[in-house]
Amino acid sequence: MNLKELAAKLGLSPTTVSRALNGYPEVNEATRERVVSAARRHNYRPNARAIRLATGRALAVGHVIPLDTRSEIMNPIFSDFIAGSGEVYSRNGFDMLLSIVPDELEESTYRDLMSRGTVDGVIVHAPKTNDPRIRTLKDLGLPFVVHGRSTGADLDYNWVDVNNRRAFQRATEFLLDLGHRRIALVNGLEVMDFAVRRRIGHTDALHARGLEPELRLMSSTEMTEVNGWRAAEAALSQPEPATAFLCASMLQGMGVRRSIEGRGLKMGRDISVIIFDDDLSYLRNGEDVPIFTATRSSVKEAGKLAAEMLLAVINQPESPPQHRLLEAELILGQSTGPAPAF
Amino acid sequence: MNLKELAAKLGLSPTTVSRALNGYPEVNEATRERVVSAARRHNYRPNARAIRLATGRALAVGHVIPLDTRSEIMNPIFSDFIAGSGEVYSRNGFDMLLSIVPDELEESTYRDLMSRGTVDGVIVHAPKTNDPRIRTLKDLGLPFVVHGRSTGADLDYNWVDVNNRRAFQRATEFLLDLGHRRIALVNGLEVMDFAVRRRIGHTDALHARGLEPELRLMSSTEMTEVNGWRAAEAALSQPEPATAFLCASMLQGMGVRRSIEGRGLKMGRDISVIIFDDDLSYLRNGEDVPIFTATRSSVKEAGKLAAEMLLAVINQPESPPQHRLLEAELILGQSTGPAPAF
DNA sequence: TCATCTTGCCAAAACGGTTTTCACACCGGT
DNA sequence: ACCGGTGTGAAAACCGTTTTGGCAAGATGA
Repeated sequence: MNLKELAAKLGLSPTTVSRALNGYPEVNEATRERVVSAARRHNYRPNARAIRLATGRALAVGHVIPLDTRSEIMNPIFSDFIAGSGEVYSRNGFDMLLSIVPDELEESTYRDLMSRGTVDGVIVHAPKTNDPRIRTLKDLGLPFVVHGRSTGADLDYNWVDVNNRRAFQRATEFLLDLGHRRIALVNGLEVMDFAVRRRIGHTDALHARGLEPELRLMSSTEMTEVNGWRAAEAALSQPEPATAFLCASMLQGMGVRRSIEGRGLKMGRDISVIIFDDDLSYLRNGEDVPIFTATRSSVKEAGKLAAEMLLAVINQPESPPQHRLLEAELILGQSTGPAPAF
Repeated sequence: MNLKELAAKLGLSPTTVSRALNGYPEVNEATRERVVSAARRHNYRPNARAIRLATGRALAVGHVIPLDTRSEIMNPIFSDFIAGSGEVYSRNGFDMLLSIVPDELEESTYRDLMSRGTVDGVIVHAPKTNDPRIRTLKDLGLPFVVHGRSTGADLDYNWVDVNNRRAFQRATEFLLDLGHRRIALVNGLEVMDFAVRRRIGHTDALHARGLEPELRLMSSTEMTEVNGWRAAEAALSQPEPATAFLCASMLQGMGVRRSIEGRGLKMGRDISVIIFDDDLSYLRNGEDVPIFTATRSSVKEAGKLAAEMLLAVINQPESPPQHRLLEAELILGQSTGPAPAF
């Protein structure tokens, strides 16, 4: 059943039917009723392809997920992020398009999405420092929102981000207050912008107390359990081993815990651990009582906010760049305690 | 730059240009060259919206992810699955559309996708026993492939699945051979079809050795770390505690390990653990040496196969239903050993 | 009373491609 | 000279909407 057929059945022109259904004022209220009920009765759904062509809008937004071809690691936060944003899209009648592309094809993917008109805007995931995508997208004129920020980009752009620097600064201060002096940083890959910010927050806190960050206690890897374990093994087998760990993710934290317990030590008593908790739906940090002390910020919420921002930008392309900085909360779990006396 | 403009620039009709670019035979090879190079030079990309309308194809497939509104848990395997399928789509010029919808809206989502013509087919995720979606999709005539199977559906349909029954049967046999007699099953939610099959595999293996499955050692929950820990706590604090665990996922296995180590026991020596390993990119089971003994089957590979099957079905709608049953491999890790002597 | 607005509707033209139909030139064979 | 096939390209129809530009009838105002 298409518009023309429906119009014929009603003895009206397609124009009037279209207007009636889309709430235009120039149609008699009685007629509108008649049209709406007939549409419902015949189960009429306007063809999305035709609408898109006629209106020149894609009614869709793209999420381009870069896939590092070497590591092949999907960012595990990604599914929660789109769970948050997907809801916003469907509420607004937008489709969510996903492209998983190898790193090096990402720019051409944007160009393609733009010139073929498949999307009205995109979300940029996992920005690196000095990320070239921002420039590209600005030049293309494709509306976009970055999840995170990119240090070094001298342009202004839309973003939603967590205050990563502050979160790690606070976490470090917390450990220092507990008496820890040898704090290992188990960071994410520091090509990623968020990881750099986290390291800065950490070292800032150390400096503020007159301490020098120790390179031997810092690692920067992909945020997996195994890498967390490795980092902990390294930091714990030194002559002056770490007494506390600051981890960029729950998975790394779990790896650190494995290392601690594998040595017959007890997390929270012998060694303290703080993680950054993205509040992933399938990786909850305990239920009633948190397992890990953590700086927490929901990535699903970030997805929701980013999607809302993007839709706003699409509707108001000339509006000035928008920013949203979320603060992570510091929640107390069982994984931290006073530094053991020597 | 659109087709008409390009044609004008070349002094040709839009028809000829279209044909030249789409490889139709009735155009002079010299003309084609001229057209193709001009298209490249002017960076011409056909408008996807127009193509879709003209051809009546959506050039897109949908992945509808049901979101249980109570638990709000995203299935963690999902991101790897689409990493696999996404690659296939983009290689074939298809878009991947994601809808995250509350359980109860799922059917209407399919109806909508179909009647508005936004997709040419869909992948059905996380089938339950007797899943009503299969009937719905058959009736709608929308091509689909199920990731998994649905016991009880008397219709034939396209699916890609792992031999879950066999995997758990083999794992159980392996533990029995090691001398274990009290094996705890830490299963997924048994509304899910795959979980039922796994339980059957497990109990089949027990029966074959003349053993009765013990309900007190079986749990069926969402596959999270915390739930794994809980199940282990329960199974280990019984008067006759379990000596081995069979877990439906890596995360549950990690929870079980936490419980074991929290009791000062050692996994692999005191208590054996086997997991089902989906080979998730961000949850690798160790690197060189697997941490867990596991039945492994790559969910990313399954995504790839499902996508290929779906595209085939879309191109050949009248073909008979296709099936693909993958076998999980049993890999030996450090988490299993002979049952401790009493 | 006549010009001017509203109101409610319609026909036709977009949107940007594909596909079908048709015209024409050229060629070889009779 | 006629005919049929073939290679090449143009013109027109079509996909299913929205949008633009009328237009008749009735209401309003001077």
